[in-house]
Amino acid sequence: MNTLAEENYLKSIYHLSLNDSNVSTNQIAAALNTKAASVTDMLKKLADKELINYEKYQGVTLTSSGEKIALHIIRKHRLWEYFLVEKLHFKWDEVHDMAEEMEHISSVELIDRLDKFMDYPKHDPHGDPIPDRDGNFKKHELQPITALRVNETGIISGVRDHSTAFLQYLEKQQLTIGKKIKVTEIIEYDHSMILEVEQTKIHISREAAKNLLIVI
Amino acid sequence: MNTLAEENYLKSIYHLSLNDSNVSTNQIAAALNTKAASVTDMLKKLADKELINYEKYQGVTLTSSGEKIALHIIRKHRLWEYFLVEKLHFKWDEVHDMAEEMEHISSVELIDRLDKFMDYPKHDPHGDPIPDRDGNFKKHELQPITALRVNETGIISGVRDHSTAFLQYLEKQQLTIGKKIKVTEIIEYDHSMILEVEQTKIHISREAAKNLLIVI
DNA sequence: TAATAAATTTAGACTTGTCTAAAAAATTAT
DNA sequence: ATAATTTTTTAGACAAGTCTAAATTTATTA
Ligand SMILES: [Mn+2]
Ligand SMILES: [Mn+2]
Ligand SMILES: [Mn+2]
Ligand SMILES: [Mn+2]
Repeated sequence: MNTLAEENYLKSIYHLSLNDSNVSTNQIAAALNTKAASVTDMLKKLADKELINYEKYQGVTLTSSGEKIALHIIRKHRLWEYFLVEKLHFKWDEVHDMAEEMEHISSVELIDRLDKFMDYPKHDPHGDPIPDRDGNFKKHELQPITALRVNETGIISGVRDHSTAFLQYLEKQQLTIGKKIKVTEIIEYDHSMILEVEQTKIHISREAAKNLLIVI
Repeated sequence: MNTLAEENYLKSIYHLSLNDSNVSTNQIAAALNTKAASVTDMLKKLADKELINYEKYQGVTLTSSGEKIALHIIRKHRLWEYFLVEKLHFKWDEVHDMAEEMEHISSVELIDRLDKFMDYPKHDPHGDPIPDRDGNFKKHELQPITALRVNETGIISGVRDHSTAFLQYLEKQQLTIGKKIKVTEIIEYDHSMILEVEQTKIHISREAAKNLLIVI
């Protein structure tokens, strides 16, 4: 169907599109750890296949068939991550690299049965939504906890930074998906926050706070 | 580590070695659906990596590190097949192609946890033994049912032909792994056999009988 | 054993995906 | 508005894996 490289490009373009509707060559190169010249080559191939809209120097957007493929890869990635955590008991910071490989397993029937086997989970271990077989998912509105004021509460529902370091840090602080938090103090000086989670107070930097997402 | 192509070559060489200790270029080409010239190119690469013993025109054998890799791929293939049948309820004739892709997922930790999750199965859905993490497995002595005489019994434990057509045929006849069979008659004329399986009589050709394996 | 056939290797080419270096276009700063 | 900088594309090269056609080696047959 599509090559592994093509799938990775489409997925990256999709993720980058969430921030900037038009995605640049350099952004893709940075995301895929490759060089701009290589990206240009691939963009031509993807444009020939009508998976992206591409005009020289103008950046790219996904076509609807390109987006459909990207969402299917993301569906597979997130379902496998869920499997690894819920069935094989990996930690949430250990599963991403394995899922990067598993997302390219091609069988649609396999992924639909995996979905059923796990009872149709709606979110992956990092709180990201899992598209259904038609590519649909409900994007719940997440906000960084920096949006909260003192005494306001929220439920941890996602992360903006998926790095191992950040995920491990959060786990050690008990700041995991589903926990209810309350802001008890915001330090004027550096905008760091003191949170209350299950009766304990936790002090986190503004940097961390920006990457921890909640629903109110 | 090793490329997908290298892994497929090593696996093929391993399987072919079970019949002829020395494996020829043409045998590999036939097994991998490729051309002899391509095989020669790859054999040089594998020999450089000391995964095979290769001398021009003389055929190849696996080195012990080549065999170790091959057995690890086979372990992954068979564990994923078991997963697909036991957990996702695919039929035994549907899983091979999916496992051909999944066997290349690299994480050792993943496959060890999958093994544990399924409670360390010893055989895949086709009766083939699953090597443990060190590559060890017990090869039970299987015989084609043509080795049986009238009134002798055996337990179906494997197949020599893994084709979809044969697997589907066997399933339709209830001739599945674990069933106890008794030979009630051998037809002189064409050496076809009449078997008794769970009180029903089944007539199978010599061709089929040669590919159906039992333990006595 | 010499001729013929079969198996294997070599030579040269092609595709995919990548790279570096240089050229061209677009953006930003003066 | 021109110059300097950044971004993007082009040109040419390379590695992996494959192919066809031709050459070479090995095996078979007469
Ligand atoms: Mn991930
Ligand atoms: Mn995730
Ligand atoms: Mn198989
Ligand atoms: Mn099998």
